[in-house]
Amino acid sequence: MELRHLRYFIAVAEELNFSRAAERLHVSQPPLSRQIRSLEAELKVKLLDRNTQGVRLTRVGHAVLARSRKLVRDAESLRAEARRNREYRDPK
Amino acid sequence: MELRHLRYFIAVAEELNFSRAAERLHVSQPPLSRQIRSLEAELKVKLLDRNTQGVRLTRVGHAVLARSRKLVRDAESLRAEARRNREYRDPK
DNA sequence: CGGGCTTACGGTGTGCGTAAATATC
DNA sequence: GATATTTACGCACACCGTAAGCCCG
Repeated sequence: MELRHLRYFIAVAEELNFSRAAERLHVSQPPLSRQIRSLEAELKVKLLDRNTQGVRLTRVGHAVLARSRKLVRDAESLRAEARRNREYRDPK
Repeated sequence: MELRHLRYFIAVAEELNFSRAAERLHVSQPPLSRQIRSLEAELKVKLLDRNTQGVRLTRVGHAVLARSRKLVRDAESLRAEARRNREYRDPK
């Protein structure tokens, strides 16, 4: 599992539509679809219901979505803080 | 930035030695060294002091280490919870 | 010289894109 | 038949491992 999987999943969960999520991520649908499936496979959980006319989150999907958002936010925050401290290079 | 970068960094930070960290991760030193460098490049921060006789964390390195540990723990926790809820498949 | 990190250099796996297939309306 | 996701297929990039290079004791 990598952050990429979570970023992709969040996009689909928010758009509830693979096509729009793919646009937003600047990738095409097939890779997006595969990454979601691979995430579901690793977690051994179905995250989305691909029923007719649109996509819906499963119950577990909702829980994973919340945690994914937090993780990705925290990753952003890590990056931001690291860069913010750029000037504090060890004074040797 | 992916979780792999953080996992690698944590291993080096804990071992303070690329060789031992590589063993522990079941990869060889060169890939490990490159991933750390690429993380430093992305964050625009030096995380480690590779001075003679061993590796030391920079000040920023310590901060990033703490956040990395939390992130990786949270990722583990996400995976664990998802699997735990495996049985709660949507009752349709 | 010896231990340990980095650079060089190929090989391979994994993600990506285009195109075809499938499904539901 | 139109829209939307998935499968097929080939390619390219990025990670990996082996081997050579450096650096500091």
